[in-house]
Amino acid sequence: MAKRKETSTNHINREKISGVCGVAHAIDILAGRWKLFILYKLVNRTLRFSELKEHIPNITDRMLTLHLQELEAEGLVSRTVYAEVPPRVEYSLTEIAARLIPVWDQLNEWGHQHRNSRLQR
Amino acid sequence: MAKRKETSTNHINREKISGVCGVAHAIDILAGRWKLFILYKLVNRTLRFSELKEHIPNITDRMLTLHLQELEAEGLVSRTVYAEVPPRVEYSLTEIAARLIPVWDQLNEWGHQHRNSRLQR
DNA sequence: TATGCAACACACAAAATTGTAAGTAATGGC
DNA sequence: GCCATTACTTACAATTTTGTGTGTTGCATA
Repeated sequence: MAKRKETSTNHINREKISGVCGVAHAIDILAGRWKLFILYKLVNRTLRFSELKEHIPNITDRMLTLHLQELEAEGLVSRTVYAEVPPRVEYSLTEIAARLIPVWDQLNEWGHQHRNSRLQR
Repeated sequence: MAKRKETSTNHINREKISGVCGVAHAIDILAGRWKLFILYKLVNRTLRFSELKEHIPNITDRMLTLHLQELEAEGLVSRTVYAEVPPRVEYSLTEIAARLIPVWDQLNEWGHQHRNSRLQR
């Protein structure tokens, strides 16, 4: 999550695969532990750092910060800083992140189907 | 990938999140480095271990084995062993994995859109 | 002057994933 | 007997992700 070693085989494989396949690329940038949770909370509303923290049980400052930074770097979340003390920073979805929402619905249904199918064993 | 420590905070958070959210669950089981590649290669056909290896550049025996085992454990891939020597093992998609395909198409398009939008910076 | 707040940063540790480099088993052909 | 073949396994190392705990900043209020 922090810095990645750009010469590692791992990194090279990652780039090569998600450079070719859109699905792999999408999953790659959505796969952090808390990322979907964060994005989901931001659907249709803007929240500040502390509000996200309240909405997401068990997340720590550090994890929220890291994931928000990556989401911002990937252009999925926009960050607005207000020059106040104590600081106020607001996060919201970008346009391209919002375009994910209809896909989510289907993936969500598939996920539930899959989970249910496993419970029957 | 090997064994996970079931008492770790990480593991508990994973379970809690993907137990509630279908998307998180889906992404969780699809997020291995080579998983999508493997699944993609199996669409509409059955392949044996060595064929998969040929189709997927740079993958190692170990990675292919591990990912196939997880995919099988998640019910996305079915494994058929033929009692021959040298061994022959064939892999194919399960019905629930096949249900992913239409979702892939959309996620794929989103992934490409997102990647292109990044290139313009 | 001391304290609290919000949104981080930093150092470090633990856990999980990925990669590398060896084996291994059973059998048919030489 | 010796070797080649296929689908793995094992031991280990490197990398990446996640978690824990503490420190920082600048201003307002007590």
